[in-house]
Amino acid sequence: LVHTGRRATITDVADKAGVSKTSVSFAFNKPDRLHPDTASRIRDAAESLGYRPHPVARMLTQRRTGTIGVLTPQALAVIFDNPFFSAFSAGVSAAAEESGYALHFISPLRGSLARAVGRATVDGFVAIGLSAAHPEVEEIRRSGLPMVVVDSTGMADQPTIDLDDQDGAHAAAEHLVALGHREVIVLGIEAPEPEHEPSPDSIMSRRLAGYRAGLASVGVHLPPESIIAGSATIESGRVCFRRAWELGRRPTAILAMSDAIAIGAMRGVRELGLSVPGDVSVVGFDDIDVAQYLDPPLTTVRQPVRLKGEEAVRLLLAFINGETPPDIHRTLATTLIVRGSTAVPPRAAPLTNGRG
Amino acid sequence: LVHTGRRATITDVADKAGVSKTSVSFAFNKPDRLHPDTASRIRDAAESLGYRPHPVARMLTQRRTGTIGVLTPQALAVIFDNPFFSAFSAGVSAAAEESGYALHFISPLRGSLARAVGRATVDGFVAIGLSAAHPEVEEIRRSGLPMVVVDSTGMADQPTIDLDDQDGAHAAAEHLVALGHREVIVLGIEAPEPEHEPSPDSIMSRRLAGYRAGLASVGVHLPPESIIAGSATIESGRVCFRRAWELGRRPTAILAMSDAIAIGAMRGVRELGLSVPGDVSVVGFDDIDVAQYLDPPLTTVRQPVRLKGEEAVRLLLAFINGETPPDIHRTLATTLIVRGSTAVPPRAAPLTNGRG
DNA sequence: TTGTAGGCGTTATCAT
DNA sequence: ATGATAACGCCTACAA
Repeated sequence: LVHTGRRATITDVADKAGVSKTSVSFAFNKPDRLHPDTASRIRDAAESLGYRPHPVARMLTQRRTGTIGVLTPQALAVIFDNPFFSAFSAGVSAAAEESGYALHFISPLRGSLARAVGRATVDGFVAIGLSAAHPEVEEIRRSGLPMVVVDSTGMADQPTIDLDDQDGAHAAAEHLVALGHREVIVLGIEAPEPEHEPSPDSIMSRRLAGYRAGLASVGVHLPPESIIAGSATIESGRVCFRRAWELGRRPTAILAMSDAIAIGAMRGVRELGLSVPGDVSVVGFDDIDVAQYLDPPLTTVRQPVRLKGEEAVRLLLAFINGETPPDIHRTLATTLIVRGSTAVPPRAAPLTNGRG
Repeated sequence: LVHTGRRATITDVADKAGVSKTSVSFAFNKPDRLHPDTASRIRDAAESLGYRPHPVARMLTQRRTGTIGVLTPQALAVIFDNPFFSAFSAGVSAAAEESGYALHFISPLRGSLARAVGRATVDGFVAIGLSAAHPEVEEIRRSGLPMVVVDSTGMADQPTIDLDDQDGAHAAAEHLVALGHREVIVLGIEAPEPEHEPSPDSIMSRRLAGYRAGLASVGVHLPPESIIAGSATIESGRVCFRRAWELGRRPTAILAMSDAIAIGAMRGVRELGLSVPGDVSVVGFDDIDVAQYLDPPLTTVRQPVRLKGEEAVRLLLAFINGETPPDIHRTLATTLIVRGSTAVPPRAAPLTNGRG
């Protein structure tokens, strides 16, 4: 086993074994077409040279990379902090590994997502949270590679995996009004990239529509001051609840657009000396792993995050394999999971001002 | 903009613009060396053909991929469920993106990690949790690519990022004995791949040594029945605590080797009608995001997970860039974070049998 | 069963 | 300022 500093190539092996490059290639890819003795002689030569086929050269001739790209308009460092994304990635991984594909994560490169896409050696993309209004979508789609879009809208001609956001939000709001709540605030998720015009059909707006519909059934209206948007983090949830309080809101219930936000809100509620759900009920969204282990366990709208990832990859692989699946758009259902963080409002009446 | 079905190549652009391939290449890579008019004519031709340089072909000549590989001996679907890994990935991403590198996740391909490594088009690896005893380490290292190993041991000749596990565990145990605890159990992490011989210097054994040392200072011994190992998940923590209880252990405190395990253990404690920390104190390990938001907030040993990822990538990039950093082995420190899940034991005496 | 030769799409070298 | 030509390392008709 000699290291010359230079990586051994197929030619080196061919020379050492006294055969042609073709035979070396066969020895690795189609051993059946070689005389057993020849094959083993070649393997020996390869071993002694430490030869391994160069993956890039191989990709170039085979015109296939064996990896799928996960595309995100945000920095990876940010989204890996989001348990939602981790669960999604787990689903993507499961389906990808099942089919022998590796994963390549793609985020903006020096400010440009399209540039990163151009550099990526993948057979197709799964894009998460890529808005149709993103300035680079057109350029990205021009890559010509198949792409499945998750949690996005306004891309009718593109394969998509979506969630019935409105339905889930509606169920959450209905649950609260059924318990008797009338003073409700919404802690929402603002678009990650404020410079882009928010899509009129964003996740935020779909969930908001669901909340509104659920509350409207008992005549409850949602004024702008009752809707506070921040990022989908725990800290943001805490801060947003505090902001609502400072704005004079005295809700008996909180509709949070993510579990992380809900956790932060619960924290914020306690910091004011109030209790969950005694004084304030909280409903989350997502049903992340820890939701059921919180104290009290979180009532939340479960979405099949992991399944989202799996379905996206399955759909993508169909395209990569040249198939044309009948259902290009798939919408996954939500489930309201009622746990301990919601209860009837205190004395069936809202907190009055002057208590904080 | 015409789509012929076949992807446009540099030759197509050269023909259309009436120049050589070289000039087209220059137009994209070294525009300065071209007459402005020529450059813009080439760009127009490229645009109209929808041409984009093929990343694989480019990699082949440049002998550089611009991506770093994250290597894990477990299935990605499993580790993405682990918040610890997410935090680590966030650190890796941050450092990688900072330097314009993309991320490629590599897990065993059809049972073989070495096979997956062989297919990966990366400039180097960050391996997480790769034991020196792994049957394929030798083969992996033979790839010739630089590799930084995180959370592993027995790889003296390999660059490593490690944690002072023993010290952190020691601090946790000392904290408990200082509070007066004498009946303590350990909920550990068993090797992910039971078929491989567990390293005598694994994370598990290092932390165990730390726990033992801390308890020994007051003469407390840790019998085998007081050490229950499972996977690093919430559910496993719950189950392992129950198992200890069924084995007759009546601890006043739990040393958990991960926060996930600690969360599960807290759940298990409550299921028996006991309270945390009133009846049983719990100490975790990691200090994941939600730890501080639990009720009670979790006392835990914080490790700089994110920093681990960042440091690993920085070290790796140094090697990729041909440098030879002086410090090949870096050990990061832990911090004991005392929160509400630990308190003095009930009546300063252990629970007696017969109460469960 | 094995070898020859061309192609994959780009960049690098060296001319002009 | 531009071009011709040779790598880069492998795969694969097609030929022998």
